[in-house]
Amino acid sequence: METSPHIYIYPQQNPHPPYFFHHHHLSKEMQTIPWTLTTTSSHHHPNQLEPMFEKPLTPSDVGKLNRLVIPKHHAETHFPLVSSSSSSEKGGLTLCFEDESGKQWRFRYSYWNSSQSYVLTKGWSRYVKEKRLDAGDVVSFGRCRRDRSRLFIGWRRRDEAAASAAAAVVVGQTQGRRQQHGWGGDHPVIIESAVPQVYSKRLRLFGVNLDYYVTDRTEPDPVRTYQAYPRIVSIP
Amino acid sequence: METSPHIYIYPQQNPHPPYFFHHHHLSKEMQTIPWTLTTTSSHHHPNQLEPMFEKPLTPSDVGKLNRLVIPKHHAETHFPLVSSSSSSEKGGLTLCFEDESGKQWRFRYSYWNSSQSYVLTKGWSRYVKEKRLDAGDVVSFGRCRRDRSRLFIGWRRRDEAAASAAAAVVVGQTQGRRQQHGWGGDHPVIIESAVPQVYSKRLRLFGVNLDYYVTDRTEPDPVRTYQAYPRIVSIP
DNA sequence: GACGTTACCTGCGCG
DNA sequence: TCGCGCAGGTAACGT
Repeated sequence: METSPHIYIYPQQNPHPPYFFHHHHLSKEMQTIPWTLTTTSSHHHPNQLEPMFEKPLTPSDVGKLNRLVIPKHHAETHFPLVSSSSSSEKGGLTLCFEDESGKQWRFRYSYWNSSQSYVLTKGWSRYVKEKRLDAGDVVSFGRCRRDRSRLFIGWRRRDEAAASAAAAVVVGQTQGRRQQHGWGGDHPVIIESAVPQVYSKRLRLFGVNLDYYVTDRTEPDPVRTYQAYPRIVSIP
Repeated sequence: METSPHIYIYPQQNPHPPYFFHHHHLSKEMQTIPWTLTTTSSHHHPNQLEPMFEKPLTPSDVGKLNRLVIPKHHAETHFPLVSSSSSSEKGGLTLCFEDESGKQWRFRYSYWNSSQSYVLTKGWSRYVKEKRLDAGDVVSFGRCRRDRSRLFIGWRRRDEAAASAAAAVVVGQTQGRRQQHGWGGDHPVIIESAVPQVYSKRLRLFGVNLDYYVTDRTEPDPVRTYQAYPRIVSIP
């Protein structure tokens, strides 16, 4: 019986954000706990991070407009703006996020009637500048499951988006499973038949060197799965 | 003993605003009284104008922003905004100024928390338009010493600013005083050894023709001093 | 809509 | 060098 671990790649139309798992972009505290991106698992680590959404930045998002447009459905799902009973209240509020270093970022969040869009304004340009974000780079948002008032923001470089599109990497055992190839199916694609250890820090994938973190998932069974969140280290 | 009047030029780092003394921009009533720019004299004509400050206009001050930024230290010195007991009150109020024709100008005056600056807003653009003010032109503010609720606003053209920098001209008598030359000392610089009469309307200074007004000052003694507020008439 | 008014926001220069 | 002031913006809304 085959017991060596294999790596499966699940093709995803909307891959989960890998951002939060880049060790360079995670606070030390957050790096020490088991993370998961899944929102369907019924077994959560109390400090699990719940990813909310990510957005590839447009030129405007990183330009002189000093604002980030938040896609409406994400905004309304994750950052509801209560229209205050006070008429002077315009519904704008300040959201506070933690970044990979634990630094707090306060952004003004409001709805622009003129453009029918939700935006982060005040504070946003400082974030863009500090992280050296450029068009095509991706920002991700998440929150702590236990204390849902704790919000997180992360980012990754444009070039890393390719790795992101590679989707979740599932490390499991192949016993009895038929190996799948190709990107269209429901089943994982085995892209490498042997991985030295589950918590390997580096992976060569599609000719690209990746750093990644793996996190324990208790489902689905019978395949013990992990998710890896790759980050491009170098392109040979 | 030499008794003919001499003109002294006091070099000044911050020359007093000459604006209010341009007959073209002063009301007839104001032209008939002796003006002085000094705020230290103990003998004031009851209708004396106390100059407050002047500001060279920026492109923004005369542009589409429809506001004049008042330099903070001037604003806080001359136009204190009482922070109302009501928290919703932002301290905005309406200031009313008289111009050179006696016309009343009402400007909204308020503090912008966001930019930490004091501004004249509503009404300002009308003033800019009527006076045809452009970037570099200078506006001046003053108040009546006797009735300090009377505020005045004046202006002069950009090109007239050079004469302003010539500083105060002091007309006196040289008896017994050693003549000083150069700009660095505490003593006045005699720039012309004879002036036909104290109330001369024109002065040629540094190759520049100036119109000027002189005002009676009772101090300091023993030199009877005057202050002249020159305005460039032509540059040969 | 166009425009004016108010109320925000930020880069940058300067002391 | 770093905080502050302000020049130069934008957003929202009333008219």
